Amino acid sequence: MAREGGPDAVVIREATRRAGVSPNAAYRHFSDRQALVQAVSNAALGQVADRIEIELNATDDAKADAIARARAMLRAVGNGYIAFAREEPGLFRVAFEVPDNLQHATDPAKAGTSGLTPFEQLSAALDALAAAGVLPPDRRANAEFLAWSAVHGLGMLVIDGPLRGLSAGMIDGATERLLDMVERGL
Amino acid sequence: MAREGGPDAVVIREATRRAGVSPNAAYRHFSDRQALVQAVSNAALGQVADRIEIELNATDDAKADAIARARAMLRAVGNGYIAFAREEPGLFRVAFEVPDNLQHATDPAKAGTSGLTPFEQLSAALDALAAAGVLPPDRRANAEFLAWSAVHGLGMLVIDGPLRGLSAGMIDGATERLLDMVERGL
DNA sequence: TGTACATCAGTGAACGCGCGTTCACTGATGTAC
DNA sequence: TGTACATCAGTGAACGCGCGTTCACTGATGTAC
Repeated sequence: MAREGGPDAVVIREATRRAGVSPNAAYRHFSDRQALVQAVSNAALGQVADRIEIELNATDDAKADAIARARAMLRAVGNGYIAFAREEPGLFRVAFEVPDNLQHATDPAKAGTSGLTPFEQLSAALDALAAAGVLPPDRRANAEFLAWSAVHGLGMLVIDGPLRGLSAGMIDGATERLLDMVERGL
Repeated sequence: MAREGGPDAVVIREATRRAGVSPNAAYRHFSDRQALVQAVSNAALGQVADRIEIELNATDDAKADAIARARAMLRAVGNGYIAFAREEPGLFRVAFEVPDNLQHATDPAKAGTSGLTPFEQLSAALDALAAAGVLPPDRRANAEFLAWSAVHGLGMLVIDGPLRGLSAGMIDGATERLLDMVERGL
């Protein structure tokens, strides 16, 4: 349901219907609707992390120096994030439009197989850039917010907002250039 | 209603209730609910443009060269956009989460007093940067999408998403640094 | 200047829908003694 | 090995809510002749 319609589509009655069970049975498992949505949101966040991990694993660590590796990490995180938004817009919205501030894994469902949440994956990439010496400490601080804003904005504009009409090729191009901008700008 | 609750809160029955009129009277003015929401969305977009104009007018044109003026324009657009998101989160969401792709002013309601929509204000700032020679033509193309993504993402994360908890001071700081990143990165 | 008529913003009642949530209850399964 | 009891996922019926939308109709206002 989240996949098909985003946060608003996650409703108790339809959920129980699909589970082949009476509506009130849901209250054995979730205290109210909000609790259900939160659980779905956490699971969606975990899927974002998994998608990012695919990109991270696809980067070719072996033959590059620390700087190139760190740059590739950051790009992988951004590409995975945008890819997820495009592939699963409903889940993407559920992951990020639900009132649960903590981006760290209080609930293990929020993390990918590596045990990191998307926010932590981004932090790790920025740490790598800092460790490699390309990102000075004063710019490293809270750099998550900046990189995150960029990819989140593109994702939102493209799946839900005024850039909905853009062709896949245009979005690919915009993604590359956006990541260039972030890399250069940070 | 949009101000208080975003797109979902724009409903016919409540609108007619506030207008002191019976529910079906709305159909004299809007063909259906979607048409009402669209009209509200257009009006909200015009308000965004007005808010950006405030920032643009506050920039001090006189004593700067063309490059500094163009840079100030771009920052003003970004600052106005983020300011509006923070001041009117409900209207902000209505402005950008409603299915009307065209960001140009087919409906004059979408523009500010200058006659430009927010998208066109951004384009004008980027044109100024290009004209001043700081933004090479190949980077100018579609640069709207990149700058827009950055500020849109920060706005969304801060009003609706996981960065909701950030203090005003933190958001101020993130905004400045985000605009730095965009300026440098573009 | 007066009159027939169109226009148009509104009324009042009703429809069906899907939702969240509560109530009292059941029937299978596990568990302590 | 058998029995009393707790646990727990489910049922079935019902509630009230707010919504979008349609129907036939009204009463004031403008307008052509």
